Amino acid sequence: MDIQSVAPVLKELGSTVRLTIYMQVVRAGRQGVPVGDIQQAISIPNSTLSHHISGLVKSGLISQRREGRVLYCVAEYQQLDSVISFLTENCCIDESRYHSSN
Amino acid sequence: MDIQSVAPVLKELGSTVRLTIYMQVVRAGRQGVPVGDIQQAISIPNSTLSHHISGLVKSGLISQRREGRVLYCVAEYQQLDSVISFLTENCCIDESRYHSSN
DNA sequence: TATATATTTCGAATTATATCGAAATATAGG
DNA sequence: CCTATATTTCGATATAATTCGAAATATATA
Repeated sequence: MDIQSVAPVLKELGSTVRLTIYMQVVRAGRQGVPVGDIQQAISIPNSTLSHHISGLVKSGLISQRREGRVLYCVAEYQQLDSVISFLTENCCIDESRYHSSN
Repeated sequence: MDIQSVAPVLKELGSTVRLTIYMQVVRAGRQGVPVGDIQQAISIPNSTLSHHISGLVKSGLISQRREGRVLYCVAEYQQLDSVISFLTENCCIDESRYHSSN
């Protein structure tokens, strides 16, 4: 991953509404959680919720699976994993250099 | 950290410009990097750069230290650390549950 | 096919971000 | 005190994000 691909993912998570949604999806595990359940949990209008969810899907953080009338949101864990790896590899302090030199 | 404090930090990093700035500051280590050096590296107008930097400061990701006419930007590593910890603790899969049940 | 449920798309209004030139502030050195 | 350097603040514009009601789509079931 590079800056160009990491930043949009961070931006998606940089909203309390979407971070809340994402966490609920993660907690649901591999079976996912229906859009309707999310709507009940955070009580915002369907259209607003749908907009946020499509952003999460577009960023690769979650995917969707339809079962009849119900759309399940499923966490794509490796996407956040990749972002976290990028951050730890590129944005974390080099402890040895930090504590020794100067 | 909770959702309300983590989201704004993620939002700050969710811009390619600011993520680039932040990475340069991190690379500079404990001495930090002058605003002017960042400006030379990414060549955007002073006023635009200043706006982005103040966002990073406000979010706690960096701090500033003045030496004469030069303002150094210094990474506040523990802020990103806290965010990463929050994400790994709250947004990562419970592997045991994922692989076993069902 | 008619009706109910689940969710998205559309369209429009509001709010927030990003951007930049110009003017202002702060500091240093002559 | 004057000039140069470093950086911010101001003010205005452009672009993007958020929000929501209403209409549309998709699926299920009677």
